[in-house]
Amino acid sequence: MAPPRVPAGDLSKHEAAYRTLRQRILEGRYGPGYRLVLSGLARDLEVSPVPIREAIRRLEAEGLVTFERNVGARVATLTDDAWEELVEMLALLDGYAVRQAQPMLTPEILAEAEQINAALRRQLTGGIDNEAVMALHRRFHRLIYSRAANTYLVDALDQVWDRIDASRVLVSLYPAKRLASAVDEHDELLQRLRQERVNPSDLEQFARWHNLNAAVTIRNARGR
Amino acid sequence: MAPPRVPAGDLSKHEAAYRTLRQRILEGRYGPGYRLVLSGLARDLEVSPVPIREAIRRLEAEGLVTFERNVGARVATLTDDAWEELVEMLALLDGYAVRQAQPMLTPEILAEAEQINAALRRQLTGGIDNEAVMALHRRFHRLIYSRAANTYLVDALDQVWDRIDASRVLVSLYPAKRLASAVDEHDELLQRLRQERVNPSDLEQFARWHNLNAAVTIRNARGR
DNA sequence: CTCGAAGACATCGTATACGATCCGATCGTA
DNA sequence: TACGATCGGATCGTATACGATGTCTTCGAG
Repeated sequence: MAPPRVPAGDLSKHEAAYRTLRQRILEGRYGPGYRLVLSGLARDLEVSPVPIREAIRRLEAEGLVTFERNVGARVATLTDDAWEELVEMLALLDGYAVRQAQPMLTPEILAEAEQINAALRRQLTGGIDNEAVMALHRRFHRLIYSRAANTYLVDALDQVWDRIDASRVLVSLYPAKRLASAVDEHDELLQRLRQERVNPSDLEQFARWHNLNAAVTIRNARGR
Repeated sequence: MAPPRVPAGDLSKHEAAYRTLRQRILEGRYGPGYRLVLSGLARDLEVSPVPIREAIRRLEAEGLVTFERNVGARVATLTDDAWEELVEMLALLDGYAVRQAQPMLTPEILAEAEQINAALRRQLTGGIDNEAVMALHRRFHRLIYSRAANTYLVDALDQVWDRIDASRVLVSLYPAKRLASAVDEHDELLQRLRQERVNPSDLEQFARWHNLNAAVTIRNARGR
């Protein structure tokens, strides 16, 4: 009997490096601007610099890392304007995804979404843990948009969320007041999603508007 | 006096390889499924396999190339469904981009767009050169959407168009009847864009609808 | 003290080498 | 003939080596 083609944990080294680096960036261990020195990472991950370079190239193509010739790689840093543009993309994509996902949503999914939103609401009374809020918020949205049929759309949304996570902006800037509104808007979204005969275009517009609200709030929080 | 930092034509080898390969894919010299053998390309481009690998990784991250471990790289092939999903993305992104670009469009830009559309219309009477039609069609749309303020949006549109070009689907399947409709729709789009007080939401919907028409037509041309 | 040049160091960029893996052809056996 | 094992070539995956480039520090002149 032949052994399994890929014994589960056996990834190529560049693939493993890619996943490790990506994870470290997303969880904030490597924050924006952090310098990714090839030889250092190679030592750290116990591989040669070659697969590290490949991993970095992929991260670069995904926008999580910037690279300067003969200088090196850094975790991407977003200007305020760039951050707003990304959120605008999120709003555009998520709006359409919600519209497309709506017929696919089962009562179970909606119930789970309600659970997540309830956990978010609990953060309002207890102290707010921004990391937890961001994770819950992302989970809430992904639960819905991931049901959209268009796989490119879902992938694009995942990627945009990754970049927003990597920027660490929301983690530091999400104000309690916005969270309160967001939780209410989530409830309204769920309510609309439960209706059979909801107007798809209205639904898309509402979801888009909800996402854009975050951008507006952060812009104000930054003081214009 | 120090020499210029980057003497114009002096790209790193992986960058040069990336551009060369990308171009060859987009112009159809390497069609869908074409096998990209690292050592062969290295010989061809007169570099070592290492920078070729980096170039391929970037192309892979952009979706132009698929890669299989220990097997190698191929130019990406789109299933019919995947192709339709990509066009749907195009419609979503382009619709919003047109809406955002509208206030930035000068009479000069609109005149140029009209020129391009006139060239498209000429293809209807003379024999149709599909390569030329595709290039003109893309130029027409890019002229408009590239004025959108959101750079991520513009980049995403460029990328989706690249993938569609690389798939060579439109080149072989664009029927004359659809071209006639498309040219008319372009005219209507330009007419709407010229109005100062056009409703942004209507504009977006119209542009989205126009792009989706292509998908519907091709689906029918393929015989469901 | 300030400025600029020169050198040392850190790091990147690519070539080369070689082991690992896969695929297809060959050969033997039922 | 049909099937499966074995072998060989093609190709990938990664380590190592070293030259090229950029950056920082030091040192000397003004």
